[in-house]
Parts: sequence; C-alpha cells; structure tokens
Amino acid sequence: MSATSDGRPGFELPLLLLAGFRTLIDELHAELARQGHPDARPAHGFAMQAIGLAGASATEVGRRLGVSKQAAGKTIGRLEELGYAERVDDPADGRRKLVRLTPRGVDALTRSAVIFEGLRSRWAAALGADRLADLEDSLRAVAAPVGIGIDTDTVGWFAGG
Amino acid sequence: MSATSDGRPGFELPLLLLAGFRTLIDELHAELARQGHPDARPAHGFAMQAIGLAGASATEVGRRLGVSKQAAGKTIGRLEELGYAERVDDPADGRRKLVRLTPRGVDALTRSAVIFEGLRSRWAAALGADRLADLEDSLRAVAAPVGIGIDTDTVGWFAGG
DNA sequence: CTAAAATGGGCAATGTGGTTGTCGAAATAG
DNA sequence: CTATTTCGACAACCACATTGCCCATTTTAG
Repeated sequence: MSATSDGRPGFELPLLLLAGFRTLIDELHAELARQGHPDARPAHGFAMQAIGLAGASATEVGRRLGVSKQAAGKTIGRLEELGYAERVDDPADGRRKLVRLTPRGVDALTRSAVIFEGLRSRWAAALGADRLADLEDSLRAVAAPVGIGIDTDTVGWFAGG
Repeated sequence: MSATSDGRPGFELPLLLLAGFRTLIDELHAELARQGHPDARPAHGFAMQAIGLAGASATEVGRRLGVSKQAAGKTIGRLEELGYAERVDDPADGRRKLVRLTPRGVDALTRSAVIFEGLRSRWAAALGADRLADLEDSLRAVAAPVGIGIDTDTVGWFAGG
C-alpha cells in the first residue's frame, strides 16, 4: 500500500510539527514569565543561545543564527535594552566588541534549560520514554540537522524578507 | 529512571520539531517554485488555506489565522498583488468583500497538497509507515490541536510584535 | 420607522525582525 | 607603507503584526 493511502493527509504533518514546536516554546515562555522573565521572546532565547556563556562577537552570533551581522547587531541591541546582554570592547581587537550575557541573561538561559527538561519529561510521561526517543530519532533522520548554533532566521524565512 | 537522565537534552526536542517543519516547508516551496510559483511564501500558503476554495471575508480569514483583521487585510492585499487572490463585493452585504482564490491561487493550493503528499511518502519510506504514523499520533497527543484554520501568527508570535 | 449598536474594511502610526548597501576603523597581507 | 579584508554600525527599505480611529452598511432595539 502506498504511503499516501493510509488516510493521513500530507499537509497535517507540518502542522503537527509546528504545533509541537509552538506548544513547547509557548510553555517555556509562560513559565519563564512566571520566573521573572516576562519580556523574553523566543527570538531572544535563540540569540542568547547563540551568544552562549562564553560570549561572542556580533558577526559570530549572526553566523550562528544564520542571519546577517546587521540583523544580529539589532537583536543584540534589543537584548542590551532588556538587560540580557552587554557589549564590551575586545582588548585584543579594536574592531570587535565582545557580546556577553549579563547575569540576568545567564539566569534566563539556565532557567530555560531546566524548563525544557521539565517539558520533555512531561512528554515522556505522556507518550512513554521510548516513544519520545523514537520520535526524536525519527526527526533526526529526516530533518535537516540542527546544531547548537541554530538557524533562527525563522521570522524572515517564514515571512520572506 | 527519570526522563531527564537518558542523555537527551530537553532543548533538542523543540529544535528537532522546528527543523522538521522547516525541512518540509522548504522542500514544498522549492518544488512549488519549480512548478511555476517561485514567489509563494510560507505565509501565503497559510493565508490561502484560510481563504479556502469557498472564499471568505477578510475578517474571517483573520479569525482563522489568529491575527487581526487589519493584518489579514494586508496579507490578502499581498496575495492580490501576486495574483493569488481577488476581492469581490459581496452582493448580499454591502460591507463585506468576499476574498476568493484566483485560478492561480487554486493551482498553488492544489499543487501544495500533492507535494505534501509526496513529502510525507518520502518520510514514510525513510522511517517506515508505522513509525511515521506513530510520530503523528504522538504529536497529536501532546501538541495543542491544529485545525484546518491554522494558527499562523507564527511570525509575530516568534518575534513578539 | 428611526435611532443606536454592532460589524466589515481600510488607513495611519508604530514595533520587531530581516535584508542590502555603505562607510570608517582596525587588523592583516604583500 | 599601501592594499585588502573584517568588524560593527548607520541608513533605507521590506514583510508582518499590533492598536487606534474612521466610515459605510447592516442589524437590532425602542
């Protein structure tokens, strides 16, 4: 039997993946808001992840996120305004400015990791640990690889800048 | 053993879901571009889905997409420019304007459905039909429900307008 | 039937994010 | 010491979303 004849319309699959993603991110941010980070947005989380605990240059952040350095610079500026990151001059290179997470930024990142673990545990409890592991394995097999430095040009990608 | 101790970091799950979604949508649009719709964007597809073959009012489209009527109106304007939709006065209600897909819009929607079926078949071949079905079942169980009228305020949701 | 309320659609202003182009300052290559 | 490359930022512009406001029309209330 063909894979298209088992009664599941093909367009449902992307919707389910998106719904799963959104569910996790929404719950993350709801919890993050409760824990003192009400103004953190998904885009900020990805950017902070790209900055990392070690810090990085704006260009490097852009590279990790898969966006232009200008876009990265703007997002970093936003994180600065929100108190999540700061820019300091690189003593070794007068052109560069090292972007570092503030303690508040580190706190947000740390809490996010904990919350994500909790959410995954919830899914594991609902589905069974092996079914969840299988789901992850499956996605890893068919989806384009995701690294630590994610691809987060999701906004522009979706809207089509 | 706890679900958090099986070596899989929690933050990978949302990334995998996003990667899966993006993979499908990217491949859809690559194929759509080959088939005569090079300027169709993901957002347009969702909007056309919301308009549907029967047509709808701008307000209704906004409701289905989960965005304001102004936002829906602007997206519809965009679809008009691209030749995918058209606005006609509703003879029964002078306030309303019925948004309808043009033949080109219907073509894009029809082709999308076919392409999605093909993509799902590819996944089924790679994973096995039952593993894919199980993946869908799992997501259906833990993710917020997705209807026909999807939630596509994904852009603003992500960026935080 | 007329006046008030609700509804549909569009305009304007604003916010967030992304893009390309450009430019000055600093590092590096020759 | 020049020439090129790289970093970071500014400007202009696009796409999408939001809220506030306004006008036309339909519906509902009195």
